[in-house]
Amino acid sequence: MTTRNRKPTKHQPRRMVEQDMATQIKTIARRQMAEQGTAGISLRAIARELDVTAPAIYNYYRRLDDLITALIADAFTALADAMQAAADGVTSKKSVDRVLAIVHAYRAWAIQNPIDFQLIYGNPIPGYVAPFEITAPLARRPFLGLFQLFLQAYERGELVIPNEYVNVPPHVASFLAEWKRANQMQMPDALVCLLMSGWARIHGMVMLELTHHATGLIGDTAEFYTYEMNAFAQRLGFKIK
Amino acid sequence: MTTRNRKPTKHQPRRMVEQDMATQIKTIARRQMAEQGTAGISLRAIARELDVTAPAIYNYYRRLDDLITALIADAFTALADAMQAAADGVTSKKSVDRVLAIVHAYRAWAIQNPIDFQLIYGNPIPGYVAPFEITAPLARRPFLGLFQLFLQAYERGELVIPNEYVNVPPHVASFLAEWKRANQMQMPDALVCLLMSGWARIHGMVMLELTHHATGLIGDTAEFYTYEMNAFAQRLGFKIK
DNA sequence: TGTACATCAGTGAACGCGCGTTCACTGATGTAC
DNA sequence: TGTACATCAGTGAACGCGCGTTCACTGATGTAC
Repeated sequence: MTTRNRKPTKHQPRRMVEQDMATQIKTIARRQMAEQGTAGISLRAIARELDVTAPAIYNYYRRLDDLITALIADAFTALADAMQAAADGVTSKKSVDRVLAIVHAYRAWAIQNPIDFQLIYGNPIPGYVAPFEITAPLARRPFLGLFQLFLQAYERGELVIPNEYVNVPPHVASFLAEWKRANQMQMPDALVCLLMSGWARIHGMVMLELTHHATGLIGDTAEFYTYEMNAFAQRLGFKIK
Repeated sequence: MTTRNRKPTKHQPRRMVEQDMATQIKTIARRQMAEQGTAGISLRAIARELDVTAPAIYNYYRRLDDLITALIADAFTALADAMQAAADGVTSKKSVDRVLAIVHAYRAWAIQNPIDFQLIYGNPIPGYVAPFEITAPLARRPFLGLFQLFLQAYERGELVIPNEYVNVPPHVASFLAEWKRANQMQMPDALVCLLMSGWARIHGMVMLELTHHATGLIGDTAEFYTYEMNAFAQRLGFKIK
């Protein structure tokens, strides 16, 4: 416990307070967005709830936009982590079990975190401009796992491309050709199309459920989602149960 | 042109000005939402642009919320009309042509009117509470046409329920049983499920396109949409071209 | 045709509110010797 | 251990702004006879 030994821990206690504070700010921001909508986020309201004056927030985020960016980054990361954890938690060797775990994790996360979901997939916040160099790579994360799963399942012969998807149209095909060249990857175009299609299907169901357009039509949205996902997986040639 | 004859036209010119004004207010509101987001709607900003003071707006809408409700009603109606018009414009006798016309009209309207689409299917506006007795029936309109088409095509044998959709799960089935009893309708449960599934598919694609999550994956979203819709129709047993 | 009256869209001031951001500052805490 | 100093989270006042809504009013227009 000499002076020298203390040096590396210089400011440590303060920094922990700072992290605490930065986290608290985000937590309160999230709660307030849940009440006021994503566009209702306000530094002053956050400060009020933290029992602190508004300028104090500037010690942790240089502008309101930086706070929003941090919230978006957290949301993409949390969604991706939830999906990955769901896949990793599957002990079965069959790809289909991992695929279904991932798509169910997507819905579950959206239902449990509707505001974060709106933040990343809903209306943009007026006046906020996303720094794409930061958000774009994060936006890709959630679906990388599913993409790899599709590839693996296809190679193993567990996934078969349905005949209605075989004829990939020309512009999409040439876009994918370019993309594959740039990323030095090989796979059937239709496989990427199936990923896009699958994403749209889960996204559409979740969106309609979150905006209360689904319940009136089919009643039990959770059960319907399972049914719909099973139908999708079955059509891809996966053997269910 | 006696005094008596003029009586029925009493105030007519004024009323026309009023209608003009109410329409102008909505038009400007829509344009401003396009620039500021749906949450950025503001009576004062609209008044400013109309070269009028803010209280003048109150002669046409009693509250800001009433204006928003009017915009939402217009949006649902316009979407439903666009879809119906697309179906009516098809001369072919085959149901599939009408189905494809409707689903393409959905996307086309959303792309051409992204703000109105956000207004009805995106994040709610902070503080605004929709009067459900007004909006709920309007929200159903867009898909009534497609529903009837599905029914008709099924009865004609043009639409066949794919085997992955045959086993409708229990809660959904009992919900639909109740719904059919209340509305005195008869149809296979799976047909309603296919409508829900189809809606989610087009909605998901359109949503991901509008939020710029689709282009990076498949390039040409319009072409992909056609491909995806054809795949869906084909899977329903419809003969394409 | 002329005159008194009614209508009512729009005004301008005011209400009380909230917002993001800047600035010079304070005062508790930790550091160095 | 004691003292002088540095750090820096948080303050409080101010800036200039915009908001929805109310109110008593004005003044152009149309109506009635």
